[in-house]
Amino acid sequence: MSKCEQCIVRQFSSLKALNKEELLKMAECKTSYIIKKGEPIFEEGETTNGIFCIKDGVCKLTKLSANGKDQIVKLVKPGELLGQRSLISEEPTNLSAVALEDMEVCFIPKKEIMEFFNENNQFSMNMMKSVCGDLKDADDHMVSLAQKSVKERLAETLLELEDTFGKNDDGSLHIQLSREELAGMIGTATESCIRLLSEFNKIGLIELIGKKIAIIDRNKLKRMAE
Amino acid sequence: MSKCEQCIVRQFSSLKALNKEELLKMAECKTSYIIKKGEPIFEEGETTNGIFCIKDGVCKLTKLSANGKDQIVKLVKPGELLGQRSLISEEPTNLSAVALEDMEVCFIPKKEIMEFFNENNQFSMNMMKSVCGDLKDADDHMVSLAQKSVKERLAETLLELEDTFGKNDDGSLHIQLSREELAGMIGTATESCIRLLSEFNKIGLIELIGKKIAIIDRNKLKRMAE
DNA sequence: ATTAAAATATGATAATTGTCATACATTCAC
DNA sequence: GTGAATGTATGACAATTATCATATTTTAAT
Repeated sequence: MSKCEQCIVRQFSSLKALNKEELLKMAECKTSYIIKKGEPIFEEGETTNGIFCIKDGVCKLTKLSANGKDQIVKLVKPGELLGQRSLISEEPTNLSAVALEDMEVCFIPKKEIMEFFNENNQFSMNMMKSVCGDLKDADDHMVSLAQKSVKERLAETLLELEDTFGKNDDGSLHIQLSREELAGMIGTATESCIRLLSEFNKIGLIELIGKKIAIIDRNKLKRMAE
Repeated sequence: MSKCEQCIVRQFSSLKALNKEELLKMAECKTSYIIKKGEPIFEEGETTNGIFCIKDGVCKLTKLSANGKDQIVKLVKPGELLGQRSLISEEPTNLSAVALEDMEVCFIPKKEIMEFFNENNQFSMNMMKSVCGDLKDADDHMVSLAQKSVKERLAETLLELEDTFGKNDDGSLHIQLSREELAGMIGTATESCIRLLSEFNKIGLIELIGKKIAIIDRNKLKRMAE
């Protein structure tokens, strides 16, 4: 059983408040999983009874809308936690989590998390800050969806993706999303997304390298995002 | 100075976890305000250094978008708290709060709130649950904005407004929003909102009584919202 | 390697939504 | 009470976006 104490990613989440003793307790109760690209970690409506800590790989949080399309609400990366919202609310999850890459995650049962809440005030504060950060992001995202055009949202999203996940040697976005997934992030039809990517390509804002996307003119793209 | 102990609305918020002693402390440090309809409680970018408890009246939380329109992110009613997000994140507010009706609010300084966090675990848990509830609502709202048509969103919003704020004797929605504000909730142009209201009126879903709106056919409206 | 399936791309067209103009009604200040 | 300002309403039109059809390319399975 690997030791949480030596796990680097915990430094990036609320878990960084845990002391040696608590980390030992966590190491004993946790379960590690390998999730293959495309597989779910949990699905909308499930009761998870614990939280997941992402050690490696990125996943998408999606919600199925009435028209059958998956809306991507957030991308989650190594160091972040998953499932806090429903654990704290004591409700089934309102979102599905699906791996965009091969992933390594650890599951920590609800019982231990609740004990940390009760005994470690800094942990509680960290968790609260993290949820508040998500809420701020969600509010910003809402305004963008409500008030910006699809073109503006695409430009904005491409910039965010580069900022958050970086780029490969050839300049293309490191995070690999299908056109359908990208459309699901900006809230539009897949064809509209593809069409706008073509347009951005033609006017030299981006370059399409196969399915990959490279940002060429960051400043123009920024102006386009308003 | 009025006693928080006897204040009914605190029962509806995280504050219900506070004990007698803490309520006395709060009563001593709090400031009460009367806010007139249309006046702000705080504005985007301000640092509030505390939270507000709404005793009476409803307010809107808005965010100004790049195109100059105000997007309404949430309506907040008596019993709810205001400003927790930015207090916990230790950031300026990302939203403005403006009174939709004459309001009575109490301001509780950051210092005392932080002491409650440190000494009262149930209070922390309540606050966390409340923020998590907001996050779930925001996610739902996001999906609705991204995937539903303006018509569907209008239908959905009218139903929510009746459910949350009730109706007057004449059947009209109790909460008074201008067409511009309603448009700001569903994320559309004021004219589009007005046009759809007219259409809903013509086909007997709603009735327009001056500026007020009464829901006539709840079931059809529900089907329209999908 | 060959074929089927899935993803990407593009055109044509329709539906939705925004913008601008204008009219009418209501509210408010004086 | 009168006029200005604001809010509501509607038409005309343009822009945006979705949908359906159909290539083309890429990926996966056998």
